[in-house]
Amino acid sequence: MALEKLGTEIRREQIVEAALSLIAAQGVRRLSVAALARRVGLVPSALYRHFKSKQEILDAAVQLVQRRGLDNLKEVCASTPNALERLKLLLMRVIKMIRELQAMPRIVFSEGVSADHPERKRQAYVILTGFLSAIEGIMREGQERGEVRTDLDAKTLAVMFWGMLPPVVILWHMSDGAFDVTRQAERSWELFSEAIRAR
Amino acid sequence: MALEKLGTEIRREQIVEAALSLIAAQGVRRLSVAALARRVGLVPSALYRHFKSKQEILDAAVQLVQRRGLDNLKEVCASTPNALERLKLLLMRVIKMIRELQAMPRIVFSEGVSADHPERKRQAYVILTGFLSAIEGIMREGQERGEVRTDLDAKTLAVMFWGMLPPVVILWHMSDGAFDVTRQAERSWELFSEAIRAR
DNA sequence: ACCCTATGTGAATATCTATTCACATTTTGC
DNA sequence: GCAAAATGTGAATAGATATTCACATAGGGT
Repeated sequence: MALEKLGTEIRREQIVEAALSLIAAQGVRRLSVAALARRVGLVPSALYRHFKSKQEILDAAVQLVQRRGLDNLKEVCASTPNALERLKLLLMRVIKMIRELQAMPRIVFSEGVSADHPERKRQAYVILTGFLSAIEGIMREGQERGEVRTDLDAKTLAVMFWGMLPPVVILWHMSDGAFDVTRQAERSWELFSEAIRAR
Repeated sequence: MALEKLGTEIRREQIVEAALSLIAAQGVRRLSVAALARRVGLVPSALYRHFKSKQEILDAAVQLVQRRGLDNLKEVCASTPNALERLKLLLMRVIKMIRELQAMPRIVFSEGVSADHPERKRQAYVILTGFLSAIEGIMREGQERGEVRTDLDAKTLAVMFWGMLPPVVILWHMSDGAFDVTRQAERSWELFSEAIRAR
């Protein structure tokens, strides 16, 4: 018996937060409606009052993570016009986010969320390429402003910038948080920024 | 009814190859004993004559992938003493492997295989860090031979080298093979090698 | 206060999956 | 050739999971 009845807005939030929390602890694969309900303090069937299906819950969790990612991007671009500064800030923001919102890496890398359904996969691809386009935009601006080398392909650079994250994320997870993501990110950034800085 | 009875060695091979094939097509999560059996041309219960459990089949598949990865590493180190040459060869080898053995990226990134079981996760970590150590070793040799800058941390470089792969892999998968992994890998390598080459 | 809607419950259901088990058949070794 | 072992089958089982459904209750609006 739930302690009280709550409106659907509040419950939906609780459910999504519970999902993120459980995903962080156990991964997407082991996320069950039963565990979710327990976490929120309801019975499993109650969740269907607020979401049509388990997949809808997952979708909502993905969107939340995505929104936070985009927020980071916006804040970073608003804080400085310098391309390299932006990129560094963004990198550090994302690293921070990985540490705090631990479900994020699991969601991003999980095939349970997107990769086994054509439409969702396409959507995820659109989101990812959108992110890469934004990075690419920063690179181009940097090139126009004389901050970034112009003899390098901005798109390639965007992908490489992104490439600083997965190894860090994976090692962090596999080592149960023992791997020093911040240091690795900083060092990677140093080398990368030195390599792409205009001369 | 199977066309013929085959010894366990042959069947085991067939089953593991079937696993890799299905994982490539559908991912680890959707790999079922029933689909595996169908693929091999047996009934599901027959698989238990050759493997104790589904997890054992998965473990065997992981080991196969791993072995091929190590083979690549050995061959590369045997083919040239030059560190940067080795690394480039290795990168291209892995890219080739990704294209041919499509199950590999799915296995590597899947939490269905390792991340939700402490012992397996640790094992995967040991394997991964072993791979990174080998790369690190190549970097150090390169530094000793005057091929690679000595002012950079070999460990960091190893992780960054590895970082060239995941974005490529992910984009390749999400775009259903449309993303040009080879070109991205080559460009990444050019920038990376230029950045770390001794001056 | 009353009625309707929103929310929660508990039981049932359907589906899927991995695995066991008893029987059948083929293969191997003596 | 015979017996034992290896391999394959089909039915059954157990477990887990997502979801539906009918009933109950709380909350909000009139």
